[in-house]
Amino acid sequence: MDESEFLQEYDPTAYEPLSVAVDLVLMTVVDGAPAALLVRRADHPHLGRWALPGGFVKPDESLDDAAHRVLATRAHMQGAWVEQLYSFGAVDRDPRMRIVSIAYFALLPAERFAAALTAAPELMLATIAVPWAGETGGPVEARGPDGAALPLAFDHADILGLAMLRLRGKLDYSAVAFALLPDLFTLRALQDVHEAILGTPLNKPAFRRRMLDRGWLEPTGKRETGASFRPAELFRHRTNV
Amino acid sequence: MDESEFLQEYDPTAYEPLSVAVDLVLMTVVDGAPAALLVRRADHPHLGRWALPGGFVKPDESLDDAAHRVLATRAHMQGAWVEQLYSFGAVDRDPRMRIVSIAYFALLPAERFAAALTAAPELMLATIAVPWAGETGGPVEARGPDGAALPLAFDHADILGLAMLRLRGKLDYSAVAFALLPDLFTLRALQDVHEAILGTPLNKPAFRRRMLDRGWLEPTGKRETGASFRPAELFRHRTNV
DNA sequence: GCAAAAGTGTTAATGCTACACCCATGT
DNA sequence: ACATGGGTGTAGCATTAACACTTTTGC
Repeated sequence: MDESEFLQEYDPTAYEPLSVAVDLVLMTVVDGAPAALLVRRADHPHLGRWALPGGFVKPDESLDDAAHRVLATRAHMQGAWVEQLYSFGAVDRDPRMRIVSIAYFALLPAERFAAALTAAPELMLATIAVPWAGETGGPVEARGPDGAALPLAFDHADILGLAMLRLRGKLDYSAVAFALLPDLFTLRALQDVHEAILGTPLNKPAFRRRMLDRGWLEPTGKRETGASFRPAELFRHRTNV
Repeated sequence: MDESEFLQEYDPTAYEPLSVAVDLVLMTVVDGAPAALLVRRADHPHLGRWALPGGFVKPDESLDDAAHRVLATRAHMQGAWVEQLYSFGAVDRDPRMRIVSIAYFALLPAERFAAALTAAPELMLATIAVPWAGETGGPVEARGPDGAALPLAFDHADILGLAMLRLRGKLDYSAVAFALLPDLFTLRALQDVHEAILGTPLNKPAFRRRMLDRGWLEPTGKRETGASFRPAELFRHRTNV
């Protein structure tokens, strides 16, 4: 029996299939605090609770494709930095049936959320409160604009917590911070993003020099407008390194 | 309709399910080089090629449970450091059908492979050759004991490559190196593991002090035996920090 | 005593922190 | 002129890299 004969006789149903979904941790930084996009559940289970935008993976699309589809159709956004985070597969994580969920995070600057939030009333941009420090990790809390805690659906508090931990870890050596900023940004804005994600204040001159020495920033010569004080220089992220 | 009524009427087949598997990158360090356990495929597709030990996830077991089951039944080992690596979900990664694979890595000291290798003739401990440097990543090559390149099945060269990249990244700030060593080990053995994974020589006094200052090592007062020169002190990994 | 590898001390370089200060802009 | 935040210089501290050196064992 050669390979093509084998494939013709092969019976895929011999192995019990599972449902596979992707969940998107779509994050940004607003007013010095990390935030994530949540969807109010309109159905059972966990009706009324807040969930990450997600969807089932179709047989003819890759995991990455599914993540981008969810970004476009559920979150009404595009052009995000998308990166796989972790896969969650506890047997009872969904009461309906067995679902394995591949969590992705997607990063965008805060301005990009405005259109989606007005277009889709079930969406909300929730502030993320991190109750742990350092490397420990664990679930986080989501808060509405009034500061009230939002009840989260399924294991999504854990997924959000892992996303925050990973974001903190990658901040120093990867370009994730730039995905949370517009094309042109000031060093102060970059520092604000770092401080929001790390949850600690940073020393201004040290941060400045570290960023400039790294060679990832391209000075544009342009300056910000509208400030009632000395306008800061605008930088761009240099992608070709 | 309340939640329990909803769940009774819910039809899981409304969403097309996929096959979900785990693949294990079971690694160690032998003679100063990284190595991984491979299985010679006895069936189509990719008959005769070398694959990572893997298996389908059952409906009543978590992803982590499946990884441990594969470790015991396919690799004939146990007690490894097991950690999720990444999920691979390209549509055509398996010619039989759509399979989403959750890759795990599992780490064990080299001595622990001997029994499994004699018990299961389809297994082989292959040396991993890393053709890239630094942060770039990419597929790696597997070589048999004679140095000949082994043809790898599916996308397993990519999975192995990602495992090497992740291992390099985690070496400095996590305890993965100790998972590759027996309970008692010398500082030289620890340095050999680091050098094998990083692929670069390290400065001896600097490495020594860095490790000791970190506080993760517990001196035992015992010394290695059988050396024809000054015996080195044996250390233990301190787990309670 | 000799070879081989363990283990230590000293110095130089580097990077980071903290603080003080100057600069440019709008009101 | 002044308030405000942008931007820079310098000194001190801690961490790391490099080299030379001493110590301990088996043969």
